[in-house]
Amino acid sequence: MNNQFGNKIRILREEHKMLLRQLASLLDMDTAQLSKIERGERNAKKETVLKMAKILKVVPDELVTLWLADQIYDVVKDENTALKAMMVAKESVKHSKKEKE
Amino acid sequence: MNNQFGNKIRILREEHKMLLRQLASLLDMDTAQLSKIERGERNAKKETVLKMAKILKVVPDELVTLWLADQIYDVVKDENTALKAMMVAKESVKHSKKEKE
DNA sequence: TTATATTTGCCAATATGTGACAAGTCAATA
DNA sequence: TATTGACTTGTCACATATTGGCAAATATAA
Repeated sequence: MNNQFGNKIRILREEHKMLLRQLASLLDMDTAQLSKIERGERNAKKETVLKMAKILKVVPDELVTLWLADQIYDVVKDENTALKAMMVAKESVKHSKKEKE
Repeated sequence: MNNQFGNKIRILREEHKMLLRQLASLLDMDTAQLSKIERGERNAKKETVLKMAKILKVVPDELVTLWLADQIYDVVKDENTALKAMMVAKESVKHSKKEKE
């Protein structure tokens, strides 16, 4: 499993009965690019993710989460210490959060 | 917190009473590069990580885990959905593992 | 077929990462 | 305070990766 972000975008786009070209136009991007993003062949910019959330009427965090998850998955996918590494990284995130408060 | 990998390498190197230049030589790399890797200014290649494990007599997984964790942290560090995204990615990893079996 | 939607392949432009080296700081000590 | 040795910093050319854009290929439907 992979490309949770692209899959979600495609589903949302279809729910809104939009064509690739229509969504692409609103996002001010090439239709082909968007096609690639939906199929996970290319990565969207964060800015694009936020625009998508607005257009497709979902809370930004929902999309950002999937978009980030895909990137994490990409980093660890071929590693057999993937789960351990994620636990270690999780602790780092928790600690850095504490420092901010 | 960050750069767990580099910190570990530095500690191991010092435990082995090696100079940067000595370890760098065994790794066949520039002393300055290694310095940057230890301080987290540059990323080591996986190949280098494995060589380090051999030289510093630790199991490769130990270093690979920290090295990966740093990379994950880099991806998520500025995102407030970091923890959620990691949970989502974790599920993907678990599922892809199952498929292999 | 024809029309429309999507995908694919390619390329030039841009951005990012890497290796190598020289010069810099810093600490110890003669 | 000069010298030495360890480490750090800055820079630059080069390689590698990513991106945007277009055109052609491939569906899909009428």
